[in-house]
Amino acid sequence: MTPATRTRSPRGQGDELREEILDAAEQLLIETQSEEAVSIRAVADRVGVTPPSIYRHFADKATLMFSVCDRQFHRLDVELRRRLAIGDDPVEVVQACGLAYVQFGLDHPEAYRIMFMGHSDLTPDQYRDEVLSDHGAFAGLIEAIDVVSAAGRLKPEIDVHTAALVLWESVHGLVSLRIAKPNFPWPPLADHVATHCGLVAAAMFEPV
Amino acid sequence: MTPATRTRSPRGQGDELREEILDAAEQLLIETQSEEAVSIRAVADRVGVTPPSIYRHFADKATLMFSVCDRQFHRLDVELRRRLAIGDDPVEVVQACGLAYVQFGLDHPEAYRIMFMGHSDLTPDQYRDEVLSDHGAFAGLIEAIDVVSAAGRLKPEIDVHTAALVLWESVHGLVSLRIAKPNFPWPPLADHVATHCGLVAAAMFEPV
DNA sequence: TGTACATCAGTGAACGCGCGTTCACTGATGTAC
DNA sequence: TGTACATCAGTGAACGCGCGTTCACTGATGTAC
Repeated sequence: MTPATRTRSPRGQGDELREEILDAAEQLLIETQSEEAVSIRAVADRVGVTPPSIYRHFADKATLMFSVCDRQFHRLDVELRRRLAIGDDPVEVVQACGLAYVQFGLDHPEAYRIMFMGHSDLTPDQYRDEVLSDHGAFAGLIEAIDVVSAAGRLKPEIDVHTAALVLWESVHGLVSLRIAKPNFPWPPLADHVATHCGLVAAAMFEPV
Repeated sequence: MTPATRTRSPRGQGDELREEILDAAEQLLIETQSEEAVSIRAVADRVGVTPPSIYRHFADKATLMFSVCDRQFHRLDVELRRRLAIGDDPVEVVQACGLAYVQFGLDHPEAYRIMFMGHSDLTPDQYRDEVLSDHGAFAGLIEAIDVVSAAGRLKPEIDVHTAALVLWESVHGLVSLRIAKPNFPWPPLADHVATHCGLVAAAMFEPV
């Protein structure tokens, strides 16, 4: 939308521009694959607005960036919960979640970088590390393992929290390395995830 | 060393300054915990020299940064090979290597970030992703698994390369998340690594 | 032994850049009387 | 119904910043004759 066609929002509806800003920033992030390329100016340009008007909707750049990622991660959350609901073999559910998680990371590498590979001290307060354990994708993971546990398929010597942690770390390792080192000779994605998750699952879940 | 006390290197010995630059950059990286804080100017200041003189020794900033990291990773390589040489129970050796790797990452978080968590397209040619598979820490890891395999302790359905990949990804996940999310409620380090590696090892190694 | 010279490590000054953010403002909108 | 007014979304211009890098140079060192 160009400056000419943009109409200024009436009083109560500043949220419209807010959404457009989020859309533009997300688009730029996807196009450029670079957090640094998504400057306040670039976003403003894309929306068809001047830079200062961004500040009416976001406190600062970090808040904007995290809001963009937050929105994307909500979509991951939805994806994961869809897979949880299938509820076939719980171990297969975990595998399916692992694949969805990896796929999400590779589809949104910059968002994934910002959320899980960036500097913690640049994170706005509402996205502090501590919050991770209670909300979002990690909470979904705990639920998934809970289901496995309830079905009596978690090895008795392993508690749910530990299992969730190991799974998260392990899958995060896979996806973050594939993001950071795209030219490394990786196996084909599906094989890679299946082997990786299969191995880890074998260590903590009981076979049927 | 201040500009006043620095004496200019005689003809053949430009390497002296080169080392000082590497030292200063490494120091700054450790002190500031921030790659961005290590600017060419900051390094030059620390050494007691003007910015342009850095360029007599390093092609550009990226090359300087990777040279710093390279030096640090050689030390990790040494550490890992020391543990390989112990050669007790090969599974224990792998665990010891895992711990050393994690410890290294936490001790040199910025170097670890640059080498394994940064943008691949900012990497100078001599550190391309492809090279990783043949050299350095990953090669050491393959050797460690080779020893396990030679001792007949690798599960028959798992090949050495796959095992190395899963282990690397998995341990990288642990260390990179602890670097990126220092305020997450992590378990104590030693427990964390032992549990994590124990689980993964259980999946791919035969018990005694 | 003395002098002219080539070498080259390091300098000083500047280049052009794009960034996040602030500030006083404008002017269309909706409201109160 | 008409007018004066308050609101507040968005503007224009500028702030100060530090960055990587380039360029023509200086001047101490070692060498050749």
